Amino acid sequence: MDDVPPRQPARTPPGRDGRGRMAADEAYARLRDDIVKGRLMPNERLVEVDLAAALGVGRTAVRTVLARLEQEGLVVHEPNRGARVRMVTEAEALEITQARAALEALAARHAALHATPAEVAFMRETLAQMSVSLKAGDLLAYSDGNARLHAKIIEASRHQTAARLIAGLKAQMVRFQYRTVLVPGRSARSFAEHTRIVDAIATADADAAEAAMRYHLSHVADTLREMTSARAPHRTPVPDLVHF
Amino acid sequence: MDDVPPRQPARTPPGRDGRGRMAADEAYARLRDDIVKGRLMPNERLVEVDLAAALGVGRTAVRTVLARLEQEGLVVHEPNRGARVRMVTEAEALEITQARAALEALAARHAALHATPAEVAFMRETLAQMSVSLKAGDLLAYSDGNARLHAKIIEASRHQTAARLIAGLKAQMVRFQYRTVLVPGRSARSFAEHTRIVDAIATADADAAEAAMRYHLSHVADTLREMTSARAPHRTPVPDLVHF
DNA sequence: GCTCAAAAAATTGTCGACAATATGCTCGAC
DNA sequence: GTCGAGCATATTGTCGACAATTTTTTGAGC
Repeated sequence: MDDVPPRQPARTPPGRDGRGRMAADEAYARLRDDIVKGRLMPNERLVEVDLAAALGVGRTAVRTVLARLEQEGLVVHEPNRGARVRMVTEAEALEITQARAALEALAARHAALHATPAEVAFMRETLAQMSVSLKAGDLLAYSDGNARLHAKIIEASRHQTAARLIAGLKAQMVRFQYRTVLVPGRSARSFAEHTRIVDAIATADADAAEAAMRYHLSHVADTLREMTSARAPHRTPVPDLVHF
Repeated sequence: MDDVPPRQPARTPPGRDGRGRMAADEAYARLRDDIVKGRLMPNERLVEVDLAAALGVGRTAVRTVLARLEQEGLVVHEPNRGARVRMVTEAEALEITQARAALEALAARHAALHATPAEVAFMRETLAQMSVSLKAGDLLAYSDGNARLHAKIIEASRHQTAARLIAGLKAQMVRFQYRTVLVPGRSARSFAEHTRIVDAIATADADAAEAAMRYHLSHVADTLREMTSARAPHRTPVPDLVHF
């Protein structure tokens, strides 16, 4: 349990990096990315001095970074016992998805109220691309379009608070991705649901947009719940795309 | 602008406080309370060395505390320019309320699914107390009961994620409290709405509970929106109770 | 008297060192 | 052989000092 690679030799020269950028911010971005992208495993211990060496900053900076990440919900920190990458249980993942759904429904409502014609056009275009990907059976591309569409809706909502909260929830979920795309017939229904959402936004029908998003996301949550409860105690073979 | 009281002489003896409690956590709780309870004004500068002296800890601890509070959305921090108490605009307050509403609706749904008989009994009791307060015209007591009821619903939901997010949003709002109670007839309708919510929870009707909470909170948000837009540029004379 | 540049002060960013605490290990008792 | 007490190690918590940056003040020139 102690065969850690002999500590990478400080990827940045101790002074500073590219430009006047602060060391702590750089370290924060790097460590956050390492967690979110899965390079650090859940429950893995985060020893301050090791991180300091690896990130090329002092221990104080690391400490600040860890405090931020803890508040963000990406690491847990027991007093005098150090920090670990937070382990998100399946039950928690479901909760996070539900909370995200509630906030995305809010975002859809506000998108209907505030979306510009250009934004609506972008949504329709993305929808068209998704349709192509779907017919071609390219589920990866479909999921990409899916993500772009949801991101655009959030942007169009002009709702900073919802956007901020959703982003935070998303970060905690990256490790937990289910292959709802693979549920038979799910993608086709998903596409229809997305079309309804965009239609509602295009016609500035706030109630319809919120309802359509809620309807869509309730299906996603249901699928997720079935998957987690139906699946036996053994772990998922290959975690894959979450398909909102 | 520099007539700060001459710096209180470290309320805690430098060593430690009551028991093995950590200095940083104590400092965090204290400073957070100072912000949330309004003892520190919005936009007020938070100079690290001053806080360190006032809280009886070193500057490093203060720095960690500020990082946490920034992530929590209670302070803003510009690089090399220090931290300030975050100023929440009226538009932001409305956004926060909307997000909170979306999450409380989710909580109500889950409360309907998970509330114990004891919790339902507590809700009914609280409702009865609110009725008494309402008839007596004691809006302060009514608002207290209101807060207790909402807290109980969130607790009964067993939804950690929603609870966490709502708590965070609430903290940012403490300074921004409107007197929706004073809107004529609002309280009576509010009471009816609350009754419907509890009824739905008691009968384990998740859809009804969520819908009732959504209906209730949409009225709150509407009232809030009217108040902020209708009011002239001059500030509210007396910020008062938010009335969910 | 006003403007702008340079020095001075204030404040933040960073680091290494020391103290406090938890963890792991050794070794004797049974 | 197992258990527990005491010691050694590893790691975190805290602090003060120095460097870097921003803000304020000073003062010379017009």
